Amino acid sequence: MSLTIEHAQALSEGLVDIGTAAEASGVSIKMIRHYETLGLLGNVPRTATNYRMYQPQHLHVLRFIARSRKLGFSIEEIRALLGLWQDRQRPSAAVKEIAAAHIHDLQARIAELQGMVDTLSQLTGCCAGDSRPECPILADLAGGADLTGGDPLMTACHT
Amino acid sequence: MSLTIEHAQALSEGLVDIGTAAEASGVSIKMIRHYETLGLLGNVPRTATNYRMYQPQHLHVLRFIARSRKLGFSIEEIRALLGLWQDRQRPSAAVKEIAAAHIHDLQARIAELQGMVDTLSQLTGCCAGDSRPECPILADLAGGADLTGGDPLMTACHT
DNA sequence: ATATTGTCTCCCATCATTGGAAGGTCAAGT
DNA sequence: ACTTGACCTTCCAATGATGGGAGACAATAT
Repeated sequence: MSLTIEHAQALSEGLVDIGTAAEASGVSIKMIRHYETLGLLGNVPRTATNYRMYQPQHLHVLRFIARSRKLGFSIEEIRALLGLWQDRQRPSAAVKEIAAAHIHDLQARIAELQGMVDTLSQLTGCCAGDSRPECPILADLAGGADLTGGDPLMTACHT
Repeated sequence: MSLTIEHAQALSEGLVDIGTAAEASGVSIKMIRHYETLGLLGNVPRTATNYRMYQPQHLHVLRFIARSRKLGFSIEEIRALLGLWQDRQRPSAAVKEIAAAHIHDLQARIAELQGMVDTLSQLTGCCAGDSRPECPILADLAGGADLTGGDPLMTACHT
């Protein structure tokens, strides 16, 4: 394909080095190299002196990764999405399926966290939060294994 | 305090081995040993043959940890809560402060995840999800740079 | 006596990201 | 020529909680 070229020549041809790529994509230099080792960037050209030189296409991939990470996709999901992105024949259903599964995961995590918030909110609502030692929060944590029947909090808290 | 004893003798004195402790507390054997190395269990007695033997007090702590973990507290938060739990003079305000800070963290994480869900839901709502290649999800991830040469107008979705 | 659990310690893997250090090479400005 | 800064590689570490496995020893049941 393309032979190795010199640094200045590559710059004049629109390629950028890793520092510029990091700045342009919002991905740190460390992570750019990391993603390359994960095979997400394909072949990255090098100069004769072994400098990585990035084409606009690589910057697009880096921005794609950054955006996907912000949406919580895992690396393996991103790998799949990148494959679909670069496949002009892909059915949009394949992409939608990944996204739907991810939404499902996210909602499960939200529900789990929300359950924690609900329980803790009840407990803190029942805790005087003063200098006295009585504390329904600790009472709940200490009695956690005995929560077989009812919530001891509800019997102890009459707010 | 107590010298090392034999296994059978310890059992007859009400101490239990790690397997029984795991079953009784809901904490895995692996994690029981891990929590011990983190200093959350204090001194755990050993038999002459180096078996860990747990007293009822240790089981209480393990249940406390298990319950706290279910509520999303970190190990360091649990360490603090355990300290307060075992301090009869603690002010409940100290406990409530930890719980309130934790609720704040949980809500921040929920908001972050919910933002992802909102964005992704909008995108999947715009995605036909059929055999055609046009996909607003990929178009968004690509940030308007579509390697497939697709029509940028396909990103438009007016739901 | 033996077979089967149970337990011991120690090491490694996850997941994504970041950091540092060591030991070089290279590009650009003075 | 020289300095400075950017880049190269490889290795190691840590996050946080959890799990898996190896190899050795102990307890129990047959």
